[in-house]
Amino acid sequence: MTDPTQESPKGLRIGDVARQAGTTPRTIRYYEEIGLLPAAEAREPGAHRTYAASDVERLTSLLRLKDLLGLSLDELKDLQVAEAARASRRREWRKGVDDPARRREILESSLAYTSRQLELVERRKGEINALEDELVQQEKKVRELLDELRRGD
Amino acid sequence: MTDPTQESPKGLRIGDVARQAGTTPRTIRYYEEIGLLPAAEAREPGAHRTYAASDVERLTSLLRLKDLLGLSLDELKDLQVAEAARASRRREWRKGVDDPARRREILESSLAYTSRQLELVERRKGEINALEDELVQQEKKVRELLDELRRGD
DNA sequence: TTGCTCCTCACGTCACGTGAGGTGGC
DNA sequence: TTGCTCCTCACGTCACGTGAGGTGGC
Repeated sequence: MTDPTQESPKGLRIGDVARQAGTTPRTIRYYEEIGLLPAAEAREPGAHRTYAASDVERLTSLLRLKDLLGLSLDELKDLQVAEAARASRRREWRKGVDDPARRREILESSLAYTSRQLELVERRKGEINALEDELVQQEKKVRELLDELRRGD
Repeated sequence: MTDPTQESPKGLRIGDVARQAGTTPRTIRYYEEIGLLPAAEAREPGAHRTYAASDVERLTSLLRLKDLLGLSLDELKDLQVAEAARASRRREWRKGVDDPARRREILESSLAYTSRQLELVERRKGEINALEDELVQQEKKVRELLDELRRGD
């Protein structure tokens, strides 16, 4: 009856978040344990964890940076992906913060995080392209040898 | 006096190979242990391992596929990187194998391995580009907000 | 001969996987 | 009420890191 893809008033369950982010509940608990994801506020011991859609975005972003850039969880912490990834913060901030100096400060730190991530992405792109070039060269050489064979050497 | 970058008649030492491939001796020993790298032929127990330049190439290739494509060591085994990576084999083969059918067989399997690797590389490129797009979008949005602030909202 | 690198256990670590046994919400 | 998912230990695993104690080649 209830649609599990829809965010209920109680929020998403850990299994839903894991599925949407393409991982497992265990990973989410582990990230919470080491402080990479925030622990649900004021959860009674043994009670279920509840999440919002923004948590899915955050987790997805973390996993992509980890897998595609090969970062360790410690490096992800250093990157403070939080600021750049969490749209919810930005939305909340749009209404709440009135001091222009403070607004600017938040925006510029967000920009710094994003730039740092883009740097890493560009480096990776370069590495991947180098690998691709090498493989294409290999393929070309082998094709030439095959052509020689066909022409009877 | 002796140049360690030059391959002596005795071959390279494990530390040289590790340095050139950007890894550690422990990793090389571990790869040998699980059968990802061939054990040096007929080594007396306790004796030093010796390597050729082609082993450096092979290891470098393995590490790149692992790091850039995020493959596990089991997946690397499945890929049978050996065939595609080891130029030594191909060189050896150039002189030795006379049967055209056999030559062709070797070449085509080599081609298949390379193609499989290229497939994985293309997929990764797509993922990286998607990540890049997203980050660029984020950056653009934040810049626009900053511009608004500067113009006094 | 003196160092440096090598060797083989073997235990530690990171990032989870995988049950074991039990409680809680549709 | 019945399942399914959740909870917390806690041990296992993968891919090495890191000494411990000892031997071997420039």
